[in-house]
Amino acid sequence: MKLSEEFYCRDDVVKIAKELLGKILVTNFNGTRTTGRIVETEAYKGIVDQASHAFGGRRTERNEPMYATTGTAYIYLCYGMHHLFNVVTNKIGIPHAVLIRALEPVEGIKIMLKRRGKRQLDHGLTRGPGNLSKAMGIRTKYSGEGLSGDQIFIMDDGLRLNKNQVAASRRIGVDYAGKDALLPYRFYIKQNPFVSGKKESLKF
DNA sequence: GAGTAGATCCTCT
DNA sequence: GAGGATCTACTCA
Repeated sequence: MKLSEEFYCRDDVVKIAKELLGKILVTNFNGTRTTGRIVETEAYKGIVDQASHAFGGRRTERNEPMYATTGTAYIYLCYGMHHLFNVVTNKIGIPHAVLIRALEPVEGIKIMLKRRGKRQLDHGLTRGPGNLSKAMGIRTKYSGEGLSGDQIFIMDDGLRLNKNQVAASRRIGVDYAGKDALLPYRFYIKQNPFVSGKKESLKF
């Protein structure tokens, strides 16, 4: 079943990021359906988080979806070529977001391979935020879409992870964020080959 | 295996 | 006009 508004509309974005692990991300564009299990996320804690686009209450046309209602997609282009997919959480006006960093492909693998220009399934297909967006067909034009619609949404298929299957570390690629770059806001499923980054992990 | 550079373009200053 | 929540390929060891 689809995740409810109550799931997204909570104060603790870090907890939501952790709970999104193991859920199924579904995209359904032009009747083409692809799905994947979320294996890596990062939390971005709104205006108090230097790594967030909304740090200090920054509000522009680009990050406007972050201030939108809970359960909205925030997608933007990074480094001129990568589309990054975020889930907006909490109430209207509070720009919390969870970045989906990696998926394990489930349905529509052939379509994902075609979108990526690959012939064979390998671990690089949906590993890393830029790659997964491309494989799922996610583009900036979908930024601001609600996750209660039919085009993009997240499902719970009943899978439950043990605590010892989940690891935390500092976030990737946010060295510019000062001490906030050190926060253990990245979560991933241990030993999953689709998780991006290096082997290093940080203990709580 | 580890480190580095280049790709590439929208957004904000 | 500069730089960015990245990825890949290539170098060197």
